[in-house]
Amino acid sequence: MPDRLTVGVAARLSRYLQVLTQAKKMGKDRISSQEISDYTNINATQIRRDLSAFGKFGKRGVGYNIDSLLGEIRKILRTQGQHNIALVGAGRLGQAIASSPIFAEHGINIAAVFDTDPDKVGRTVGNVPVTEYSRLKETVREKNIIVGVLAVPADNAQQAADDLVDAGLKIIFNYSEALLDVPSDVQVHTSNPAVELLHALYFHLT
Amino acid sequence: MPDRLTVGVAARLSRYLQVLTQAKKMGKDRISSQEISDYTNINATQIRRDLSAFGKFGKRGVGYNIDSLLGEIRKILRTQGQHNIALVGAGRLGQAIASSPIFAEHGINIAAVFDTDPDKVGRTVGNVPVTEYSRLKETVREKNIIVGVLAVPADNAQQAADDLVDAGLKIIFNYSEALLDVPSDVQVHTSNPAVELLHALYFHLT
DNA sequence: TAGATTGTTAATCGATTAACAATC
DNA sequence: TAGATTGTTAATCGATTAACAATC
Repeated sequence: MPDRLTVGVAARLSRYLQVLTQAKKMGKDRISSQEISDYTNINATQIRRDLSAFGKFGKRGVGYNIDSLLGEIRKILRTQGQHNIALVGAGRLGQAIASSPIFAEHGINIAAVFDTDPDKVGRTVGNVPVTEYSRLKETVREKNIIVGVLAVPADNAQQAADDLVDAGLKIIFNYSEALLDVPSDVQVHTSNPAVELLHALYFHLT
Repeated sequence: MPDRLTVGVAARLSRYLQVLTQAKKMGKDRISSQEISDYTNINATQIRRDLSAFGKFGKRGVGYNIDSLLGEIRKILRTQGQHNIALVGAGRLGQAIASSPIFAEHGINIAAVFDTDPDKVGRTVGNVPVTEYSRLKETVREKNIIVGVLAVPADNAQQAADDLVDAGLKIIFNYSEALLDVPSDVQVHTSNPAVELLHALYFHLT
């Protein structure tokens, strides 16, 4: 068992977790490496290899038990607890993110939603009341928030990122198209549907 | 110059395209491999290596001219033309996607938006009128649409995917958390903020 | 000229894949 | 037993990185 996962392994294990979670919701009890491969486009041998580095979780001729594999991967990724995140921006995108069950399914709790628009403050999005943006810093501390998700227009993204950094957050998810300048100890993950699309198109066109 | 790009190279070139597009919007003329690296977390040597496989686009001591590099990468990825995509689902997420400038910036045109809700049909989201879902197949043909984007609840995602496949589409972007079963010649790209978050958290917690 | 940054080489490491014995 | 699928080996390929001469 490796001491610390490589970036690639951690990324793949997270994807297995998502497939297992959904497969369980669909009522399945067990799954083969080939089935996981079909959903993730990760080679089946690679999947078995990734898993067998941590133990013998499968049964030959049968596959993997979904519940037990979920538990094992959560143990490896240490994501068994609850994690609090903050959402900045209660517009359409923010509302869509807050309403999605996908975070809750993985133990991620949207603990606060911020917006500068006074009309939105006090309303709830996805069961969370919108907090005045000016209270960001204190709320992040009070609620033990460790990740900030930016769902604001590109023009406001850098300012919001600066404020999240000022509040002490080290992980920012950026759903705007803006490029963000942050200190080197802060990780920015930018979600970019257009980029993925261009990349998919290349293989379609050639 | 390679005949056909590997998946990795095409993915990275798409990301450079995004950074260059945004840097240009910020008023920059030129950029160094180190700056691109800061925004993408892709190693600077790797970036220079990727680019130099296709020509000598940079100037030593200076960096890369953004306009000319944009043109070169578009040529390599063959994404200079306009591409039409269809959006299924005119709810909050669909509206957020349709309103984002990110697709237009890369020559991707949302040519049609579909929804089953009669109240939404005829309204516009992001300048595109919502079309009755039952007209999906004929519209896909008429408008020469090659990519389908699913912004529907998980419970409807498989049905919508089946209908997109039936209409002849070979690339589907899935913004729901559902797992989709499709024929093997259809590519599904699932966007998964929670998965990325779990993966980012691992490195934060260890 | 001095400083910066590219283009390129060489070495290493991780990902990918085929193949197959083990075994459920 | 027959069929299926894991766990593992071995070979190959691409990604990563450091280093540095070339040159703007």
